[in-house]
Amino acid sequence: MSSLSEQALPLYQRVHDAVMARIVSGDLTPGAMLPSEFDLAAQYSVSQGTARKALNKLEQSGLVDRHQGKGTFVATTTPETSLFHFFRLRHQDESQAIPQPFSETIRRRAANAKEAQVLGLEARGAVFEIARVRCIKKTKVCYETSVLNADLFPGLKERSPLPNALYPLYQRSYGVTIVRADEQLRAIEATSSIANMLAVSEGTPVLEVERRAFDIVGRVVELRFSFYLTSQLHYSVSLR
Amino acid sequence: MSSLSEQALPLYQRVHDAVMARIVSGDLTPGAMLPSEFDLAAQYSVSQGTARKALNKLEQSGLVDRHQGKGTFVATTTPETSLFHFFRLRHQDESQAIPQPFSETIRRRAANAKEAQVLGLEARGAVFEIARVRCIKKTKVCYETSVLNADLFPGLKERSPLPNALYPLYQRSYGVTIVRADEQLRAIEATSSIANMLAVSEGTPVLEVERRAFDIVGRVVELRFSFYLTSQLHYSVSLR
DNA sequence: CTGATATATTCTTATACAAGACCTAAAGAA
DNA sequence: TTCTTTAGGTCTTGTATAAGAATATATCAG
Repeated sequence: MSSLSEQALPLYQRVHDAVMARIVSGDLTPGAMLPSEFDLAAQYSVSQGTARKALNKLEQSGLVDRHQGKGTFVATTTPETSLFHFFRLRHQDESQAIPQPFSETIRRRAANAKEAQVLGLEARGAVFEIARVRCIKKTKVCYETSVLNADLFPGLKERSPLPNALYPLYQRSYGVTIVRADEQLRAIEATSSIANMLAVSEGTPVLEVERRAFDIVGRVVELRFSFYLTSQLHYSVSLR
Repeated sequence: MSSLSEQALPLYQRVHDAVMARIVSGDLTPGAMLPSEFDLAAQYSVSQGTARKALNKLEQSGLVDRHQGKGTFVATTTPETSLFHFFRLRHQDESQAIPQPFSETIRRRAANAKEAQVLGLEARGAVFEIARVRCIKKTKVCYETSVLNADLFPGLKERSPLPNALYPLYQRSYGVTIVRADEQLRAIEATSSIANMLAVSEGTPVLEVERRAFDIVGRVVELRFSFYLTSQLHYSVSLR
């Protein structure tokens, strides 16, 4: 019997919060099976239907996957899912464009004012900066820098070269699951440094994407700037 | 007692489908109150809990709004909601940027091959093309063209000048509710015609947004091209 | 190896009661 | 009288529970 002390909230909400806390704390890791509806009901002294409602709510928020006859499992954001969700680059036929790593540098440094504010760090807190140039069919199409709270990703620098998709790495190796990303998009002229990186002439139109990536508890864990060449590709989003 | 003939489907699913059909057909219009859980249960000879599950499912898909003590209502996509959802232009402080109409032309013409394919028309079917230039604080920031199936929007040309937000017009005057939009974004150089429209020099970087807008039954109802100047503004999206 | 069977899981349906919103009419004050 | 307040009733959705059906998987006999 666990603590469900918070009064005034509906029972199913308290069970929901309790289970969510276990997931967030890392007690239940991605892929792990949750207690069955009946077990959960017994643990928290509620009916199976109430436990069920709590689990349904977790499923709706995407935190768990449920399968009749099998059980309920902490959601594993598979590489595929993650790619499809946060890799928005597409070919003209809408098939997914997956840029391959070309160069990569990882630095540990102090956060600037904006980074500290966005990532919720104290002024000049330690961050990792990942800078990468990426290619499609030998052509450079993307330059991007990701800035992370260094405390959340110990030893990141030693893992170089990093995998193509970073979010599965965040999840598997650091227990940080990205569930949402807010982005600001602009069309800008390539600065001299960006033009150099991408081997185009200065002033070429470039799609700039400024991204804040959120984990399940709503923290911003990554601030990323991407610069795409979109003559053969486009950035695809869906509003609903 | 209505027809719930489709066998093999769960009861709540059949009720859900039946109510959805009434909404899609226009029998229940936005803002209208649905039968109560008990009435619905009686109509379809199921329990209140089953009718409830059907209504909950409709609520989850955003088709209806529910309020304890008041009732269930067909969702009204208010101008505000619509603006916040499909108007993605923001100022640097993330406050919403609402461009004001500057010029507008509406033409009725034959669809080109791409438009016919995207909108599901026969070759050279009739479409309306709405072309608009829009301003923020006297500065032109946006040129956009919307192409619509002319059959779905009779008399549209006579409604000029159109309101700033088109989707509420589609809904209120034509019963077409936009629920989703897929977009392709690119950074391009302003062509001479676009440069002229926006009063910038040819070659200026412009954010091109190609949008397909879907209604509740999944038809593409609008094909829109927008061209934004993003030196002072940005396009904001959220992936989740 | 195959097929029946047992078991554990989620899913469906139903019922009862609680809580919120709203209307109406009675009671009271100006 | 006229207006305001309040209490009650009624209609609505929300919460909690229970029992049986459907589905997946392991077990075991043949």
